[in-house]
Amino acid sequence: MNKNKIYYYKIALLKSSAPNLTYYTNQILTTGTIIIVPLKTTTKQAIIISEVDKPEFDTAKIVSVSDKYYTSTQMEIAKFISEYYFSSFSEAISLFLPYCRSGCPLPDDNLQKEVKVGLKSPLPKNDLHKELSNIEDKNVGERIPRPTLTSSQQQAYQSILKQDKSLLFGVTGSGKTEIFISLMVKMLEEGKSSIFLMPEISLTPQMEKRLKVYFGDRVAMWHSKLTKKKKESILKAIESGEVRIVAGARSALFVSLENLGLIIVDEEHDDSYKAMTRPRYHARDVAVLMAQKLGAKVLLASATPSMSSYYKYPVVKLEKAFVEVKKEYHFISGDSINRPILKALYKNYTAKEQSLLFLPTRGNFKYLYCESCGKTHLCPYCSVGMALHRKYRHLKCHYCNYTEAIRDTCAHCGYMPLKSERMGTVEAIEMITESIEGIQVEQFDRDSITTAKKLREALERFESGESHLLLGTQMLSKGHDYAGITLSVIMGLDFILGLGDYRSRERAMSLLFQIAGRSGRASQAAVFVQTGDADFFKEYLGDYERFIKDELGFLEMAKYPPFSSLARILIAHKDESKAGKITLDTVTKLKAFVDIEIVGSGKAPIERIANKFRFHILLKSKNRVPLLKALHTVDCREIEIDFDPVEFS
DNA sequence: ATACTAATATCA
DNA sequence: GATATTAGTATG
Repeated sequence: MNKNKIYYYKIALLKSSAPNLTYYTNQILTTGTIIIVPLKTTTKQAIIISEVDKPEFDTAKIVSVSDKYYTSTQMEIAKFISEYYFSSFSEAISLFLPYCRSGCPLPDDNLQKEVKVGLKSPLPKNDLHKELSNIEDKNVGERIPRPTLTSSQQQAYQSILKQDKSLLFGVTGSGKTEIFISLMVKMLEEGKSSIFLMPEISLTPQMEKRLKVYFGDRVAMWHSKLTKKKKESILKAIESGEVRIVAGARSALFVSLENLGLIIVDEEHDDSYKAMTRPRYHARDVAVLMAQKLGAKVLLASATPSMSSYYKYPVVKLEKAFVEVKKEYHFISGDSINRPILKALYKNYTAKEQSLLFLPTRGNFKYLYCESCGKTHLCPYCSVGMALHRKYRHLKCHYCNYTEAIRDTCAHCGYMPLKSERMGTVEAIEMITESIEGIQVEQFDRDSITTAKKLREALERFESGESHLLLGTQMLSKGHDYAGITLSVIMGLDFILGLGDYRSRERAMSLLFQIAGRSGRASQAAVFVQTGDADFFKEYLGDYERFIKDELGFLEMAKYPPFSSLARILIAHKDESKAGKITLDTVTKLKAFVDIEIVGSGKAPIERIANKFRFHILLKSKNRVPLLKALHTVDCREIEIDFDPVEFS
């Protein structure tokens, strides 16, 4: 090799939003290799993208080359994420950051390419495989108790094995977990690893226990609250091949496991799979893509599948293993903790039974809705709920800025509409403890359950019977099994319906099914549903699939996803007029694209966050390509693009 | 007029 | 992301 030859490489900085830069070195480097480069006065980690010709400008020399690298598949996925979710390549590849492999830069998928080039690996693939099979020899014999499956579970298991992608549709208690475990056991037997995603790993100690029973040290739980040291030890165990299954939240998807055979996305309908910061990727959708690229199987699962997954993937239905006790549903009106709720809670408390109360997190904005029929007052041009601005005494559509005076009667039934009072968990607990003497309430929300320890303590108090009522927000709907609960109270569904975006019905209905499912094991259970639109919910009780079918019909008619592509642009600026101007300019620019539809634009429902005024633009197109193309032309500096948005506030 | 702070641009 | 640069603001 000519020592004096200089090579130029285009690189992407890690943990940075900077564009790709060019550096030189006298070594031949492969794509994906992690290097250290000087930047301004410091040095940074970066990744080799490609070799380039000598550029016009002066370049700096690469400081050092590490033995860490990203595989070409990881780079491909990062490229997709950066283009589809509008982030820099740097930000996208950084998702993989703590998990990048070390050792020879010879990923499986690069093998042929690199052998052709003539690079020799310090660790031949054969040795690696030998090493892996040694580990299997050691462990497989000792454990792989395997769950016994009922005939319907067995049937579902077989169908999932037959296809690359499946959606497992089964209610709480139908035995989805046994199927997951059986599949992961099968993968281990074939020498393959698995990733198991849950919406919030820190909230599911039950799942951890069950996985440990079957997999012991071969499964690692991964979530953002792990300490740095713990993370490092897990990564080491992954690298050594000891850990073959990683169970975790969104970020666990970016763990680099050798020979990945299966990705499971449990509770796939859950919106927390969508990242709220850049890159704003959807872990479920990226999981499907990743599995496809790696030739792995992907399994989505839920008791309340999302409309899009039901529409897109083959559905495997799992009937409940035991006969479900009929739940007694009571529909009550109102929008606060009123007499019927207190009465039901009191009755259950004095009967020495345990209850659950769900309260949605209410935003800083209110919508006008009718207490009598539960309908939200909609914008005549956008089919979205119009927000109430009490200060200005008017109603406003957040998509198109249409404004009108506050109405004093409901447009649907003529009833006098009511404005909702703000109600949070703390206020609710105060009210209940004042009214029911001796009742111990467990606050179950983000504010009080901040650590795994606090969660455990709260659950222990509840399980021991020390506390009588679990009161909280969304957290209650996620994956827990509360065996003793005989009364569930669900409030605020009207608020969720009233958000008025295209998915509010889906969210409200799945929430009702999820919360009601928490009391599934009880011998007898009552569910109190507070809504002004009881007819809507009544129609689908006990049959979520029928709801999906009807809702898909509606979405097809209204041309919303999965029958179109949707994107949202968010503009935030401390100067309100500047924010408005950027919004207008962007809309004007986008109007030139005839194959996309501007659904609406204007102030965001939450007008101001962190002293910045917020505007948004909602865009739609029949296929995703024209929308992506159009959005790639807009200047990304002062705006944020959210593709496939799930949040509209 | 000067000294500080906050927003902004750029990095090879 | 960190930093050099510029714009913006307070201070005497």
